[in-house]
Amino acid sequence: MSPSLLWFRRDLRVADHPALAMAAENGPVLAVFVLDPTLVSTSGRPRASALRDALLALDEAIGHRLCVVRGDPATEIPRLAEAIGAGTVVVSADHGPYGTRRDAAVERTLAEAGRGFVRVGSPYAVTPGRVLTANGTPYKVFTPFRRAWYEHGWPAPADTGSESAEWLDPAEIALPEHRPDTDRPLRDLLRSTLGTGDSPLEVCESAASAQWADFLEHGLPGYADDRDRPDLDATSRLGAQLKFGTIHPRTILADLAALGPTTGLGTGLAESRDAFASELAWREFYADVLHHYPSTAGGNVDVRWDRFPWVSGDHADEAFAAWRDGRTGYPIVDAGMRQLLAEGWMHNRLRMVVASFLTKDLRVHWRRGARHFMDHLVDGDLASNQHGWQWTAGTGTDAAPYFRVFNPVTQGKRFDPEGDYVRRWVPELRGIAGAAVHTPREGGHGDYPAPIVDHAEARREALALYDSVIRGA
DNA sequence: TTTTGAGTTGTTCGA
DNA sequence: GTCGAACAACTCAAA
Repeated sequence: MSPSLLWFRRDLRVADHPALAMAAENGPVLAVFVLDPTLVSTSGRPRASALRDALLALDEAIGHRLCVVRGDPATEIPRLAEAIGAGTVVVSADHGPYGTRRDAAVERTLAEAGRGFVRVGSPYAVTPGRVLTANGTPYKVFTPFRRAWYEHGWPAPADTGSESAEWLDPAEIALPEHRPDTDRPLRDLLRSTLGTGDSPLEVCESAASAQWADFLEHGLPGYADDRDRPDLDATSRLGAQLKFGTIHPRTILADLAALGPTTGLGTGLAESRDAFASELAWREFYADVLHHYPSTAGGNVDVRWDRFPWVSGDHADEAFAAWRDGRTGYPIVDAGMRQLLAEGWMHNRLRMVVASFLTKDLRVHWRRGARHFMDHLVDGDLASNQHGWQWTAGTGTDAAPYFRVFNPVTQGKRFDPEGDYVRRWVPELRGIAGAAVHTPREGGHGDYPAPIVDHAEARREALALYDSVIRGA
């Protein structure tokens, strides 16, 4: 049997891996990861560090047989395939705009040499493009998508393709006879390409499994009640693991289903299970939207917004810098932005609050905020990030009603009721007890910077401008 | 084809 | 302090 080449991308695990199973079934396998300069340069330090560690862990998990090369995949993959005489290159499908183009180019080059390119599985429970309305058109509204997505269903982890799909023993994967030598130790290559900094989160298959098991036992029961509370540790933080594929959403959904029928669960747990599954559905929805409309990675879903008067010039630069550095004068916004810079992560509630503030209060283009998030989030995912921003900005799927403008003070008081979260990230406010921390100047703490905009006034202006966009004025 | 129901995550105002 | 109504009109999805 001729060897095949397994090209890892966003599927850095061994368990429940249909592409790996298929490759291994057909003979010797060379496992490859390509450090693509185009992707590395847009990754941001936290994700680069996480990728480095995930690759080291994957290499160890497959008996130090991972072949990592640096370069353009359109050159490197065909070159390696030729070096080992691979008949086929196997991948988990990628549906992003860049990945789709890249894979098409690789597939063409391979075909010219008579080699196959096979896509098996994807990083989603339901492959983007599979869930369609009765008319055969993509969904543009989340709720109907979620219903159809549930009804579509997904394979259980155990039947993802073949007998050997589950818990494949990496030691049993044969290597091709002429395995290309890598020119230097993997750790050095990864550190020189992806940096030496600490990753904000341990991203690898074993950490992902442990993290999910821990959340399932301890976090899920309170999820419905506490998930919006940034002062508590009430979310799963699995985003980064899903982004790199160190755990597959199918695995998570199977464990949720295994909790049993809703009637057997307490109402709290049943509600929490639905809420958590919904978050996965959002991830799949946005991947589906991006798959169907690749231009929305940078352009407005609702093109009427193309004429919205975002601010520009020095004024925009100053407003953006104040937002980015966490000195807007609104404690909950400043706390969130500082957490992002310090931790490479921000609570989802605050992602909405700060995104609303940048786009509605400061009227800076959502794309600029989205870029900043991608530069700093360890879990930064193009589809979820760009569409989450568009949702908040009002330019996206199911455009926000014009009246939905987050009030940063109200949001702070509601979701950080004791003020603990603000004090954790804004040390200069630690002298203020309780929820008063959300309105420092009311308590005579005049040393905290004044709000850079008056929210009530900014809200009125944003609503008026929204009106002009919708009416085409 | 037409009709109908609904749309993650909010805020403000007035009773 | 709490609660319900108002905030518009449109698009989407399904019957």
